[in-house]
Amino acid sequence: MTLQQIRIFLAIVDSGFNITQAADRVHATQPGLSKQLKQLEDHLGLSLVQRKSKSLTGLTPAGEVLLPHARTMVREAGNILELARNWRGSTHGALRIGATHAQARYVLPEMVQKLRTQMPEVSIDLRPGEPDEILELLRKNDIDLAVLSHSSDAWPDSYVLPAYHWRMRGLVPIEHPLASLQRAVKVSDLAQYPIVTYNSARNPGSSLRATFALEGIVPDLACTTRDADSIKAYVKAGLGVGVLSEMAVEVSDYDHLHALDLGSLFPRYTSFVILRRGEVPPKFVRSFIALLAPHYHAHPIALGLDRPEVFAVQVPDWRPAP
Amino acid sequence: MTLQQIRIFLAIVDSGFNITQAADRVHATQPGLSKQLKQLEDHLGLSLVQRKSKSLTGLTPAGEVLLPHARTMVREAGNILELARNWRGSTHGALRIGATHAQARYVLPEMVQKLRTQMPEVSIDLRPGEPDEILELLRKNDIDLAVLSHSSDAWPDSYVLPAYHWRMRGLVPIEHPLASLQRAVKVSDLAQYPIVTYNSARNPGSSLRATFALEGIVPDLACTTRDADSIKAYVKAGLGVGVLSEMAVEVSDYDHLHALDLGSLFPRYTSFVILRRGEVPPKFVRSFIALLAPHYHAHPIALGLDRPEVFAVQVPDWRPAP
DNA sequence: CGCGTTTACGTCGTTCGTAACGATA
DNA sequence: TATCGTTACGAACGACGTAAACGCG
Repeated sequence: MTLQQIRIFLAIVDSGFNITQAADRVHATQPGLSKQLKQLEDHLGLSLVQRKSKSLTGLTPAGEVLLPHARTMVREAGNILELARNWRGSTHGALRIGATHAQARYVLPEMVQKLRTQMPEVSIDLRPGEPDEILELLRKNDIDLAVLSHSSDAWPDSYVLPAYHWRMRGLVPIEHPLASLQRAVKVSDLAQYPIVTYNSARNPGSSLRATFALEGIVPDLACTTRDADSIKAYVKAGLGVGVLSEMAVEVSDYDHLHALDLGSLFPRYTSFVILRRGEVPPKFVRSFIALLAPHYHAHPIALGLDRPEVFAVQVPDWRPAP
Repeated sequence: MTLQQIRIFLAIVDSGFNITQAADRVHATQPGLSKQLKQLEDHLGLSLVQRKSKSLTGLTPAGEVLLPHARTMVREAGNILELARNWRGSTHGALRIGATHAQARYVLPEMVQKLRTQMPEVSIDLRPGEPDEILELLRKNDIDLAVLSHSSDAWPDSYVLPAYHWRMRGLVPIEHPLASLQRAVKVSDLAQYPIVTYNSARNPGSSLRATFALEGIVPDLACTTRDADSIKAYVKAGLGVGVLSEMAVEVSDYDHLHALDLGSLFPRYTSFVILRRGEVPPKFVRSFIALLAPHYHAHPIALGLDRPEVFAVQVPDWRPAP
């Protein structure tokens, strides 16, 4: 039994049992893979894949049983290589980040900039998307880490690190009555105006609806959109009061807009970094996490990841870049 | 990087950095290993072992870091082979059991007999010993499973399955006054006589001392010994009241001895089966466990062992063979 | 026929064994 | 000088690529 044979087995499984396709995935020829698979099978004394005359249709029950062990085996092989790379201090490669729009647009630029300063050889591949798309990319090993604004439902083998807490803020034109309010904003104040916020607020379980419901009010959603840039534009156009994440509020916005503290009205949210569990991340991934969530600096994200518990660290609040 | 290279690396580590010795462990020649280790090292781009001119002294820090990953890698390789063997239903091999004397002498004979009936090709290698010796054998992969009468301090990577609960019993000659006692035995009854029991009772924290201490009594240990056979002999010789595990009481003893129920006086003990965590045991090991602790019949001892929790099963009380 | 797998065959690389050398106590 | 690791060299095996055959839709 060879490590290579196991790799080939997994490549075939992951290519949907198409040996030809699996062949270029491992940069080899199709007959080679065919033969190696066969050799593995008779070494083990059983067939791993179902064969319908001359095409592979799926795993045999035995293959199903062996698959996870094969996976951790090649995963560890990868970890060994990765750790060796890290040890030598190599900082080459491409950092592939999956992130929601809010993260990619408002949070990550600062970190990306800093990382590039630290490690100029690292190229950064940023992939915005919806949380479930991003998690799927992460699962398929198409990205190195995910940055999401909510915990979402990460699958069992993900590795979830809380990065920072954040709050919702209100946004109104500077001449708006709420801008000159001398006391803390209340729900009843907001309810006077149409609301401009994220699409997710239409969701019956959204925290915005919940907050309003506490006062027995149904919010007047003037307009909802996917990204904070649009929200700002509509607020500027006078459509109503914007409700968006504090990360999205930039200094340049204060030229035309006034930000309201809604911290006491809405719950505290948390942004997360998500990794594949059990996989040693490349050095630049660890460096990136150190920038985004420095409170893990002393924690063993680096090595092993064997212990899945979320570390008992103090997660900081969001802090805008200076 | 080859699976074989990793195996060789581990063999060298496990032979105390003696390549010559490692060579026969993997049934190969010494120069071969030397070369493979070197190849692995320059493939990884770092040295794994400390070299003092021309002898190996220990691991480098990098080697230290990689070692656990190397271990799980070859462990999974072994698991794959083992699962394949199981799948083919192979029941060959030697079942190596480490057990305390009480287990080996009174409990296991029945199970061994049944296993041999089921799987005549399996040869059984029974190794009696002290709990810590046995656990060490288990750790070093010199036995397949351990059967102990107490939980003891299994090391972190052991896999502990409670097998059955048991009680202490008293043993007296048939003509002894306690034999004709018409009520339940009390500590004060026992205290009337010298006690014959296990060496462990001399231990200040022993449950026998604790039980007596509740009544403010210090037991008169007439004689302590390592195995129950000796206890019986001394009881027959009239040295005192025997206190021993119920498994040690056999029907043939009733010719000359009378057994006392001490269930309410002493705590409930538990016997355990201990395995190496993360390792798929051979089929005959699983069959053996099924005989010794049938309550695990539906539980996935067989596969993976990835989830280390002790299953929430009802552990039965000890039941003598019919 | 196109698609995909298997079989056949040749070559190159790699592993592993034997033998000799080197270094250390 | 005994012990252990490294180097040198050769043989054999095995992996992998090319080419061709085979089955199925």
